[in-house]
Amino acid sequence: MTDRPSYYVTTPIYYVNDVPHIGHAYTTLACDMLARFKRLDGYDVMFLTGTDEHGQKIERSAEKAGVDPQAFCDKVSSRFKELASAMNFSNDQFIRTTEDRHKKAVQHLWKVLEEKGYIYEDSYSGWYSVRDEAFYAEKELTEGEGGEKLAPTGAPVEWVEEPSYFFKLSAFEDKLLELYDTQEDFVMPKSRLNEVRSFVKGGLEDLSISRSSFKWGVPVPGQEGHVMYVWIDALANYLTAVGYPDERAEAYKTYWPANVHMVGKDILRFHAVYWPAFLMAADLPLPKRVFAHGWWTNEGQKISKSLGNVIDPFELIESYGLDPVRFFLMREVPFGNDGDFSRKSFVLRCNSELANGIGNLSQRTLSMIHKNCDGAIPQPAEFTSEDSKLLDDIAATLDVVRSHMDKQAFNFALEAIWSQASAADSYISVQEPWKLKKTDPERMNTVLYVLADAIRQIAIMAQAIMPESMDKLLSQMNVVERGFDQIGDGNRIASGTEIPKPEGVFPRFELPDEDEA
RNA sequence: GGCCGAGUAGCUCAGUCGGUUAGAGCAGCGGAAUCAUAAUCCGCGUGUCGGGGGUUCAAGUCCCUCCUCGGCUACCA
Repeated sequence: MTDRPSYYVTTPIYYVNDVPHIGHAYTTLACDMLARFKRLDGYDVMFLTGTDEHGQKIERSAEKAGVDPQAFCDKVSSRFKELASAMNFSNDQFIRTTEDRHKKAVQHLWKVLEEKGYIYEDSYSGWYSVRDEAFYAEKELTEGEGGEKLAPTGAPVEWVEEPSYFFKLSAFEDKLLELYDTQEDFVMPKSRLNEVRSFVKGGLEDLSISRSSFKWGVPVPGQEGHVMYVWIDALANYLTAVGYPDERAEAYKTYWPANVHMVGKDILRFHAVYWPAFLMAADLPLPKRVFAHGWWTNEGQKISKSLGNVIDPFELIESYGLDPVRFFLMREVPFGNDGDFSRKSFVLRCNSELANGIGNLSQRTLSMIHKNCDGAIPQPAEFTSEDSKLLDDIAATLDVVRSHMDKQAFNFALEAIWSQASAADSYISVQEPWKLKKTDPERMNTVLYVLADAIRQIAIMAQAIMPESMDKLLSQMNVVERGFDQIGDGNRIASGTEIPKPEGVFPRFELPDEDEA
């Protein structure tokens, strides 16, 4: 336990029936940026991601692949770990629902819910599609050619009935509505809160939470033949990772309740309705926020496996390098909205803000220092009001960035940082250090010193989104202390530190041919 | 069908409690500069604020209506 404030951020656990794609990378990246930012800001951070490995689909996929389900999960799960490594994610843990600790946690949670009277046995029936592994309502069904019932997806359905345990979700309608009313930022963006609220207002049915038709899941305690069905299993991972059911565990006491559960908009309901209901039922504290982000389209087209236009994050990193990809994903779109990934906007964005922006700013500055100041950070004279204004504005930006980050407004956070890089470029034009070289070398030294410190602070703030590149840049300037406590006038860059001949941090990309798009 | 939201410059969007000539970034055009990855800086935006009607001294900003687009409308994650 430390006296630092704690911060717990989670991604959903990813279902191993799918290989990692841009959507997974995007969700986790958002969390990574947040986690890194909070660490730099002095927080004791817990950042969790992982994989969801149970269910009939997995059982079947494994069977098809001719391996046992665990081996199947091991393989796909490792692919997600590779993504985390390729994307330079700083997750503190990678949880898997097939781990023993998780099974124990979930079974304990189940027992608690049962003891408190929120679980009962009944039977579950409905039109079921094996192919989709989903139930459908009568009205959703269509008639096939032979008069057989078909799911909206076109898959055949059959009427099935099986014993199942239910969770009394219906008992939480009022409490949930109260939660949404009293804690308005429990679900963000706001428009999503409205959807969730109206969903709950429409009435809640109890939730089927076990299955006896397949085996690949966490066994229901004391009930031979039943395994837990999705949500209790999947959602409880957030508790498992911090030591639940040991509520006296150090990690639990430090991190629970979570600050942010980051989710795609497709699984918002489960996080914003079921999850708080489970926790209320178990008398556990509720997370502070569930944030639902949007989807990417590819060159304006909806992404789908059948269209074959899935964006492979590994491939993107291969073509453009990691940090430009990270930057683009967080910078391009107001977080929460859907966004379009196009090569053209990617190249334009990266060229204008990375290569021509912060990249060029640091290159021109460091190169002037290298050439004109004996290769070392110069000694400044007294600052003019323009010098102070530039540096003070940059320092003041940290608070602006903080407030955006606390609202998961990542694009605005980045915009705020980048506006300072642009201010530094304007400052150079006004000061014209290349002229001062002959007319007033002392003043030139001061200007270059101010610029070096401006870049130092900007780079420190930009570490959360581009850790590798900013590390390179800060290393070029021999800046060792890189936390946000270094922002401001108490910790200026040290004069006299030698700097090597600067190397560009961000390459410029070629625009794709117009006809291709 | 029901509920919710959006429609503002070529593109992406800001516009808080209605109040002076409706803003930003990108793209485009013009100029300056030459330290730098031909990067940078400065200047330039009359756009029926989706259409129509209404309230008001005053509406992008409130009300009504219509059009278009999107989201949600439960047990695949």
